[in-house]
Amino acid sequence: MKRSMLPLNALRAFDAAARHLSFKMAAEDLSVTPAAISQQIRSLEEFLGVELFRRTNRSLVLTEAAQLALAPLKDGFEKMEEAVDILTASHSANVVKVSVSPSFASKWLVPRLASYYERRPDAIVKVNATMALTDFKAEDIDLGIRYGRGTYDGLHVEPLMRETVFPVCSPALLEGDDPLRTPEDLLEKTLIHDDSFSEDDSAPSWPMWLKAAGVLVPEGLPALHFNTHALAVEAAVAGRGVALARSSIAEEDLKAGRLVQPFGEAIPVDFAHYIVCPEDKLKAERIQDFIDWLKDEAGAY
Amino acid sequence: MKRSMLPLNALRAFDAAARHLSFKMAAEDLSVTPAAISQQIRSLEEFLGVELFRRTNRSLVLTEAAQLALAPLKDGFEKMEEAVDILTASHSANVVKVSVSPSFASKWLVPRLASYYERRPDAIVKVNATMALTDFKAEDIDLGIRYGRGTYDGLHVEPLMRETVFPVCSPALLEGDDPLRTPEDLLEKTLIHDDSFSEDDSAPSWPMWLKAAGVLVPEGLPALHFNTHALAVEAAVAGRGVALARSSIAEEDLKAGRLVQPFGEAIPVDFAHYIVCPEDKLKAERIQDFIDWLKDEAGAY
DNA sequence: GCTTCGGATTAGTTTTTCTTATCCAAAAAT
DNA sequence: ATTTTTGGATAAGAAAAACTAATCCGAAGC
Repeated sequence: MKRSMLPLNALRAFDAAARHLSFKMAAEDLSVTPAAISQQIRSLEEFLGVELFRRTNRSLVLTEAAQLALAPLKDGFEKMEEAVDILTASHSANVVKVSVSPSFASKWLVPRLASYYERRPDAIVKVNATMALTDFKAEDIDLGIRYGRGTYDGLHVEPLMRETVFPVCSPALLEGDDPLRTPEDLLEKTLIHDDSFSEDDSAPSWPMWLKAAGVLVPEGLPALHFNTHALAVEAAVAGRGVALARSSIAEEDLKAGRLVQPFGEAIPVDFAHYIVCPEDKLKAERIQDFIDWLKDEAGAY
Repeated sequence: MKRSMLPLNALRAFDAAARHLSFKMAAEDLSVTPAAISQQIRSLEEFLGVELFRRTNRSLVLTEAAQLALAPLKDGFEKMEEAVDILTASHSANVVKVSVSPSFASKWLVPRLASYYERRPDAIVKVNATMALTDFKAEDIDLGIRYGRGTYDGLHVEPLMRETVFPVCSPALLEGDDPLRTPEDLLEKTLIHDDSFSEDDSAPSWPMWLKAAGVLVPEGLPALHFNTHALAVEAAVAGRGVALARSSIAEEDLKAGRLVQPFGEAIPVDFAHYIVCPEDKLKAERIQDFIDWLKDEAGAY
């Protein structure tokens, strides 16, 4: 069959299924669902007019034809990997692809990148700003910086920095007829919530902070909700209410006087920033160097 | 790069473009538009972070990295072709994939296939019923049977059978207050048109037939239109009017008495049935044998 | 006998790939 | 020197492919 007609994606599914003798494991390998593999194999069998697997309920057996085809197919994929590795080899020595949350990207990482480029002028840092965790098997990402509890299975994890969370607001809220002076005064203000981790009870939040401060909270307080931390902090800068801010996100606004910390109560939180990457990425000097720089920056912070 | 992340379709575009040093020719090779190739290459360059071609207005030059990657990539595709050929080898010896119009499929070819299976019990004939011509570069089709003028560039073409077209109608239209007896009587009936070839003035049609019969046609005759020949003939069986039928399509209804030929005028037409296939398909014994059988059936017809 | 597991399938969603239309600049033709 | 032709670039929208979610099934495991 001419290469223009080769069903390449289905052949990749077949290759994975044949290697694992399992659609479930092939799916994990290729970062798709078992249904996707099943459908690809079925479609390939129909297209080629040949059975590739015999299904015995929960397991698979390769047919004879499939067994014969496996060796050249594997060789084919290996040659393609080699070709792509050749293409990228001259380039990737200087590229670091890092995944961080949008808030952390704009408020902490990107403002500091100039310092990394001074340290390594030929470097290229590609920042992937996303709120999703990285699936390193499916995404072309070198490392991630994640705010959480640090429980990332199967990956190299090291703490980058811990930080506190505390109320911040516009200086305007400290004045006027209803000034914000004590934690109890918060009940008269609009609380600005960051819902990034609303599904995780151990994530820092207003209810948690208020409880730690010993403030009894009645029902139905005025509230604003945002899906990123930076947006919540922006709303505070705009005088919309009081946000519970992380220092890394709020630092520039605090320094500039756009935000103030009305009272000093910072609560201890379980969450911290972690560097996350596949173990084998650490072998690359450029990754190791970037991590070293991150730690330097976090230490100086 | 691991094989789960290889952009396989883009690599195929790259392979073709590199072989031809032309997006236009690569597009023809892969049966897509040049825009598709251009977009795939651009996307691949961005994804890999490496330039593959230098564009000098109307021509392409491979970059050094691309030149180095070409040999393993070509090997990769060759291995995959080999694998797929192994998969299909044991099967395709008995399979013939034939593309015909839906009308011809249902009225002529499929009713006769039993005779082919008697001749060759292990055969598998896959009938692709479509009104479109076959693009043999893009479609997995062995041969086509097409009604037309036989002008199919770059392909092996041989006539299968010529046939006439003539009016047919339900026997009921020959009776009653307004019996159909002469060509002039057609003007009192509903003409049933097959619009399959309405864009081709040389295709057989009612205007052509009436002109040959010397019947002057006024404006605004009652008419029915269908997009396949078989549907037009079905409407005639239902007594909806008079169709201009091809013998291959109408033969069974005529034999069964569901249709009659009110008058014998059959006009000569430029169109005929042709067998069409790529030259190299003729090397396959199973294709040659199928063609031989088709000719036998058409000769006996 | 009940629970768990992995494959099968359908329907709907998302992503990828493609086509169409238009633009551009240089080569080719006049 | 001017006009025409050509092949690549790009954007918008359409079509096709690939995927996910949900559900079902039957056999293995408990």
